[in-house]
Order: sequence, then structure tokens, then C-alpha cells
Amino acid sequence: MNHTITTRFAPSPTGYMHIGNLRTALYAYLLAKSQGGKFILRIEDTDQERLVEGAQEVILKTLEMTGMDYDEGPGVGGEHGPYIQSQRLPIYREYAEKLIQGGHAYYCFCTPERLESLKDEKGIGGYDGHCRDLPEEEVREKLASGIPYVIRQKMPQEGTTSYVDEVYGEVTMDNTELRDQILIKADGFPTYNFCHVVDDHLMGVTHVVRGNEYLTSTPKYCLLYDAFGWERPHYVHLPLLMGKDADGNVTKLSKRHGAVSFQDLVNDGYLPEAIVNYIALLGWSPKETTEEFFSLDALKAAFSMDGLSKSPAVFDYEKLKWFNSEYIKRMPEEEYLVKALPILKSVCPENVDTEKLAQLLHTRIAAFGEIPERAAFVAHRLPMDCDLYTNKKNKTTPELCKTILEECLPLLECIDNWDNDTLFAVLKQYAADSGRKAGAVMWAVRIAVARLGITPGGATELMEVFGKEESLSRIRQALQELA
RNA sequence: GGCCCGUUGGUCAAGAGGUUAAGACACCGCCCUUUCACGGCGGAAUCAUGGGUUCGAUUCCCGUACGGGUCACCA
Repeated sequence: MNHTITTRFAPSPTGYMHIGNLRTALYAYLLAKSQGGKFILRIEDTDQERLVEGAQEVILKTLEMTGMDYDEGPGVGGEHGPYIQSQRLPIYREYAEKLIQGGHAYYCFCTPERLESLKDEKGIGGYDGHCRDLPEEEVREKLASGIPYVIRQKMPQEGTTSYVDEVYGEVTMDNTELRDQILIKADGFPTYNFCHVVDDHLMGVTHVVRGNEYLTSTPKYCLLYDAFGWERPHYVHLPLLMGKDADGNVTKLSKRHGAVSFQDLVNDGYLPEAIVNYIALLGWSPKETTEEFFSLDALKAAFSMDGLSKSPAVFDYEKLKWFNSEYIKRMPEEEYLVKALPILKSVCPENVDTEKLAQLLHTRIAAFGEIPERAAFVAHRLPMDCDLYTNKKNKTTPELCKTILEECLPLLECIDNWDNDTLFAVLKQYAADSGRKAGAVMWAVRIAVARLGITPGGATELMEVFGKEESLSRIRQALQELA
């Protein structure tokens, strides 16, 4: 295996997998795997105040369900472990001290209150470098007396820092824009700003793939690499995923836009393969084809960084639905039934032919979560709206439908083989005998049986689903209502 | 507000200094049909804006507008 490229996915355990985060993971995975490289999973749990129980399992489970296997990380181990940052504290401490010795970092004893007072009315305003040049003695005294402290990175006060991003090209920041950011917090834990650099270097990460919210802070990280004398990695910043609200405003994708976690989507009946396929195409496009369908393996084969987009993409649930419906349609019948049947059985009465109903639904649903709603007319009799009997194309009216139903009922009562073919043949024959259009007959029966305008099948198919007794009962009820 | 990034149809997007500016979702129409759906065919719809550079810019440069990001003891 060629390990010239190593990428990582470094989520913090928040308890759910945001879809934008998953896409970042996907691109990092694809970048590595498209070139035979290595993909590492690292858990960034350095924020003690935001620990969430079981959050790591969510991450592992998501990667498993999407098929993104990692070469190193929690559970699988690797030569650069541990892969959970809270277990690497001594490492960060050691490197922070090296930085201090080299004059690239310093102790800061400022209180949170003082820091707060530095901000303007909008909450904007960074550290002023108050402790930057404290005399060594004073520092020693303060440390000895146990005053809480943080360790800050000492930024250059003039000049610029640049790097070349693989997606955005050269990015240059004035060093005066760079704050002396905190490396080690008062609780002894490192900040993201520090530990990800140390870990990425120690773990041999060659390409840092992440959202572009880091685009402007990356020069600080570059300076850290420089201070250590380490080679800077390649940076691949990704455009953000956006959502569109009811007013048409586009903002960073969040809960207000609907289900945004992988698990939410799965719970709504979306297939992992469909989700992966869709998000892969949000911000990236294949170079050699206009094909829309990609398995994870196909993505590995097709992926390259030059297909990455610079501009943010709006997450479109309609298109996800379309992908999902396509994936559902392509599912083998047995596999489909395994997922669909339990849902139907839980909402339908026992006498219903749920397997038949499931088959009818196979090409008509976009997500499994739609099934209960689509099957509601089977689960119980809906209130009848007699306007449904009126159909322009088939020229039906409530009166005509009543006549049709009256005439069909005795014919249906005589049928012993209650299957679609027989039912269809009988009604078709009736239509011919009575000189009516088949469509009109079917319309009348379908409405009477379903009590719904849009149904997952035709009249006779639905009757087969309901069975003889329920079908006839519904027709009799319809007749009464039409009287 | 300072700084950084971005802008091709409603959405995802390809594209390139000269094209009838691909394709997909959604939408509309037609066909098929036992309703809906599926399937087939077709349609409408895009280069934010003003200046340059150029024989020629949607493409290159600058400004403007708009959008986003960032300026945390969060990542």
C-alpha cells in the first residue's frame, strides 16, 4: 500500500454527525483512498465542558454504516496512538513547553474578566498581548504561587504569512491580524488550535481536509509548524454546506433547515449509500463523466481534488429524495421487503396483504419514512370526500360512480379467486358489457375502496391488498354515503 | 467593523478568451396507463454588477454589490 498520502477525520464528539461533517470525512477518506493512502480517525475531545455521553459511538457507527473504514484510530489502533486527544495530554504539554523554550509561546495569567473587558460591544476584540513580555522572574513567581495560567502562541508582529490551499490557492494574512491564541487552557487541556497541529504532524498527516471556516486561521497553524521546524502539510479547505430557509435565505446548514444529522436522515428512511452519493456531489464533481450514481468504490476511483468546488452548496432535500428513491428502486425485492414490511405490519390491520402493498409502494416512495403516511388509508378508513368521485379525464361524477358501484358489487361478491388478475378481468368485462370506459369503472371502485385520491396502486390492486371482505365492506359503505 | 473567501438557471453543476453555455434535481407540457408513481419524449430557465485588457470576454485584471467565514480558555 502506498502511504504517500495520509488524511484524517478529526471530529469532536458532539453526539451527532452533522451532514457537513460527514461530507468532510468523505472527502478526506476519498482523497486518501483514491491514491492508495491512509485514512486516520482521531477524536477531538479536548473541550471538557462539552463532553457528550456515547458520542464516540455515533461517530464510529456512522463511519461503519457509510463504509468509510479507517486504517488507524479508536478500535483499530495504529502506530501513532492513542487516537483520542484526551489521552494525549502529556504529549501536548511537552510540545507546548518546547515552544516556550524556543520563544514561540508564553505563559499568560490574565483573568477571564480582563479578557472579557477587551471586547467591544459586538463581542469582537482579541487578546492584547498583556503577558507577552513578562519578566522571567515574575513568570516563575506566578507559576510557583499557583495562579491559573494559559499558554499562548507568540505571533510575529509584522509581515505576512501565506500558504497555498489546494482548493483556494494562495491565502495571505497580515500577521497583525493574528492573535496570540491559546494553546493550553487553564484546565491543562490543549485547544484545537494547538493539538491538531501536534497530532497531524506526529501522525504523519500529509493533507489536512477540513471546512473552510479554518481558511483564515490556518496561517497561525503554519506558524506553529514553522516554530517546531516541521514541514507544513497540504491544506484542502472545503466550501461549506448551506441550507435555505422558508424565506429563501441561505445560511450555514443547521437544524432549522430540517434533518441535518446522518442519524436523522437514516431514521427518516434514507439509505447510507444514497446519502453518501448525494453529499459527494455537493462541492465536488467528477471530471470524466456526467454520471450521477456513485458507490463508495466508484467515488474512490473517480475522486480527485481538482473536482472540488470553491463556492458553498445548498443542501437540497428534493435531490436527496430523488437519489434515495432511485436507490430504493434498485434494491432487490427481498432486501426491500426486509425494510418495508416491518413498517407496514406495524401500521396495518392483520387482514391486509402487506407484502402486496409493499410491492406497490416499492417504486413510489422516496424514503422508508413515507410508508406510514402512504399506508394510512389502509390502516383505517379515511373520511370520505365525495368530490373525489368527480374526475374529468374519465368523465366520472358521484352519480355515475354510484351506479357503477351498485352494478359491480354483485359481480365482485361472486368472485372466489380474489386476486388482481381476476378482479381486473371482471371489472374490465363489466365495463365492456355496460358500455362504460374501463377508466371510469376503475376510478369509481378505486375511490370507493381507498377513500383517497392518490393511491399507491390501481383499483384492483388495492382490492387485492384489502382482501375480499374489507373491499366489499368499503364499497358498501361508499354506496351508503353516495345515497 | 477589520481581515479572508466566494458569485454560471429555483438547486447541484460542467465549461472555456470565440460553444447552439453540457448534464442532474425540481418545474411545465405531451405520450404510456387502471389513479398515483415508474418509463419515454419535449420545454421554459443561468454566466451578480460597473469599468478595463482584447479583434473578441461569462472566462483575465480592478472596483461595487451581495453572500459566507473568521476575529473564543469551541472545535
